[in-house]
Amino acid sequence: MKYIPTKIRNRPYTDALRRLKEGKLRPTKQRLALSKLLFEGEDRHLTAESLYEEACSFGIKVSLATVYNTLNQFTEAGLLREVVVAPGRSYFDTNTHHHHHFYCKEDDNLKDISEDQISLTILPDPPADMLIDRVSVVVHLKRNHKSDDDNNY
Amino acid sequence: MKYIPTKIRNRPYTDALRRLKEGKLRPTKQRLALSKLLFEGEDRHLTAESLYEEACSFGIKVSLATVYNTLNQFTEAGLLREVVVAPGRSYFDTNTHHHHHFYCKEDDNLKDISEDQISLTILPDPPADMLIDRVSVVVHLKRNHKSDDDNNY
DNA sequence: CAATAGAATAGAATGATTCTAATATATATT
DNA sequence: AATATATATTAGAATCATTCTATTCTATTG
Repeated sequence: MKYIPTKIRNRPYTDALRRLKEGKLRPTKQRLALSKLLFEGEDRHLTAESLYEEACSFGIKVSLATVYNTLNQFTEAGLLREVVVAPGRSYFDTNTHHHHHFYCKEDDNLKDISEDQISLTILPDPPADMLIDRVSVVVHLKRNHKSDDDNNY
Repeated sequence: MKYIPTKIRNRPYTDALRRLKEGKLRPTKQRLALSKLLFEGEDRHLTAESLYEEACSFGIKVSLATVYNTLNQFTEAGLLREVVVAPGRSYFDTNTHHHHHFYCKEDDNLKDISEDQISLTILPDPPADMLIDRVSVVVHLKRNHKSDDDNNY
């Protein structure tokens, strides 16, 4: 079982509530519960489906549609960031700081790369009347099947 | 109407055929026709649906499933590159050279950035037993609604 | 030119996500 | 505190992109 510091255990909804207020979202039972799952503990990468299952397993009464709504609203409000790595694989990232990702398709695994570990210079100006919103760097990985290759020679 | 050089007009399938051979794919009627649409002329970004519609409008008898198959096979064979920019928006890019993209969600528009216009240094090593396959940089743009904002002040 | 391996096809199936219309709940108003 | 209202939640239907399936067709091989 995961260790949760006393401080957090004793005021279980203050942080979740603060975030909802931050996003001007009504603190409903479902949003509070999902917010708690999302933001309590370490940064996470999750899909709507995975959060839905997690919520169910904790006995939270919520529908998949509400999980989708909530994730989209949280993203809209800047509480989450959406990461698109492969077709039909959309993740929500609780780390909203500017950062990047390693992604391995084979094991469908995402890993953060902090901003200061990538240096990036973009020379071309954005097209007229456009501003740069954000820059997403995805470093696609493949397994190093060293032995397989070696055995062919 | 688009100008097509005489050279290409006169030998319409030589290039398409060459590419199919390159990918060890049988030169069927559909593949040849799609290859022609894809690679004749400038570099393009397209979806399965858009290529399907284009083919239909040219009177090419092909099914959507075959367009999907063909795009996937071409990508597999290295004749195309898949670009993922937003959930449920997967593009195929006829430019297979290493390069990056501007993407504007509002008008769902992709624009190339050539490799030499972005300088990138990735400090962290990939996780153990992993190699870097490729690095995808997407510069997300938003419209600069300058006048709208100004009018509020 | 017949045999066969591979490809194309229509339509069904899937999977992720969004929509709909009914019901329930949170906040504002009295 | 009771009521009004605006907003959320819900189950299930609908949608969209994509893949699968089983059949028919076609390019290559002998």
